[in-house]
Amino acid sequence: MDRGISQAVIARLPRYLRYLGDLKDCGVERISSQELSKMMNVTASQIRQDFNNFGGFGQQGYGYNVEHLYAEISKLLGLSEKHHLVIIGAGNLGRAIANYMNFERRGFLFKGIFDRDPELWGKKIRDMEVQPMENLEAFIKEQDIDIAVMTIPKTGAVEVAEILVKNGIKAIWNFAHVDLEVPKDVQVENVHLSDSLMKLSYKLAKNQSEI
Amino acid sequence: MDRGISQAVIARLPRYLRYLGDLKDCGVERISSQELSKMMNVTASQIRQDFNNFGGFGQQGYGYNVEHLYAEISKLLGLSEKHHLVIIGAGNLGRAIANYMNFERRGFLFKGIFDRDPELWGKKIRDMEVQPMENLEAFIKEQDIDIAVMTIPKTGAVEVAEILVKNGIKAIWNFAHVDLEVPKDVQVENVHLSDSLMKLSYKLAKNQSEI
DNA sequence: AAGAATTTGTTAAAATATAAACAAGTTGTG
DNA sequence: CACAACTTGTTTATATTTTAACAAATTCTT
Repeated sequence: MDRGISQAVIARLPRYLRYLGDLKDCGVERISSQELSKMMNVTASQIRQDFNNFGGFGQQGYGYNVEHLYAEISKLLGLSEKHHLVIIGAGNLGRAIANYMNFERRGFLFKGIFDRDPELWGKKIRDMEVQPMENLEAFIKEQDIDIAVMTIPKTGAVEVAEILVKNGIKAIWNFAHVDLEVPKDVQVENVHLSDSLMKLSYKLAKNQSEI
Repeated sequence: MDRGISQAVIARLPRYLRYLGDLKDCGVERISSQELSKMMNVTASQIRQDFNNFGGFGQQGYGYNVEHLYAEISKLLGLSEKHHLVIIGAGNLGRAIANYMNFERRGFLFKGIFDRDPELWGKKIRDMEVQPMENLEAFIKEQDIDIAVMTIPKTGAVEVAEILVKNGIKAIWNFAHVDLEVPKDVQVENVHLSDSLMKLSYKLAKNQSEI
């Protein structure tokens, strides 16, 4: 297992991609680490170090070709592949994500949505009927599902994760407020919204106590 | 400005709080850094260092009193204060957050929701009518709003942030996919969902290329 | 009650991440 | 074409974060 590239670097890639995309849209052809550094408010050194983890994308005296760099980072992030994803949990958050079309542009294709609540079965979300959990296992295999999005309460999340793992899911985008334990070849990315809000609350409280 | 406590430490606090809450619910009275370490899969040393940033919460030979530690971390995170929040953007995500009652339990009170789209004005979300953006400025002042949640597209986000800042908002929970520039006494916590999904995608791609 | 077993707070060491410095190559200019 | 201005990749230095180590204090056990 390549422990080579740190989490911190990976976490910065999407932001680079966003800025490069904007530059591309503005018709900018080339950019130096220094210019990018000013735009993004990070050091030019860090930018060069980060990019160099993945290969020499730039050229001395010239800088980086925006289009090329954008394409390379896209590829690194797995965005040149199509991904098939299912959403587990058809509550507000599940529906919000299902309806968030921007992911589709990046190759994340919404293939199905599931819920344990019979009231929701058959209801349409983006032309897709909410299915009972019983269908999940078969569906994953038939539809060649890549990524599972868990938008369910913490209760039951561990159990659902087990089902996902058992059926060969290799990536879980987890919005449930628990830490999932999965084999190490299964990737989990947590989005703990309440943690995020608490961080904000901390900064707010601290800031106010300093006045 | 106390730059004393690092972002990394703060980011870990909500997770500590969650585990301590679970322990409390199970009736556990005391816990040692070593036990917690095993539960949480972090080093005991880190736990002690983290807690000690804020004062001596523990006692040698005894460990930490769960209830007391829980209360202290709650206080640190600003959860002993009530917060009044408005949501800007009544799309799927805005509605999802408005409906997520768990925040209320923590003292984050949902006071109003706004949208620029006239179609949505007057529609009810959790017994609250969606208001036009024009009402925002007055509302913030009248209702003593603490925190603004921005669940709008990147277009217009910068402009809205300016309005918020101008009216004295000191904390923005930002789901718009742009970097906001605000005075440094205004706290911003970004939730860039697509960045998070890309990180997952990266790990997935990397993992598969290693097989 | 005495000694063994815990366990914290804290200091020291190791590991990691960030920033600066610079040689080597590229581009632009007169 | 030669020389100045850039700019990368990489090495070296600095800063930060994490882990280990341990003295001092507390609890448990016999």
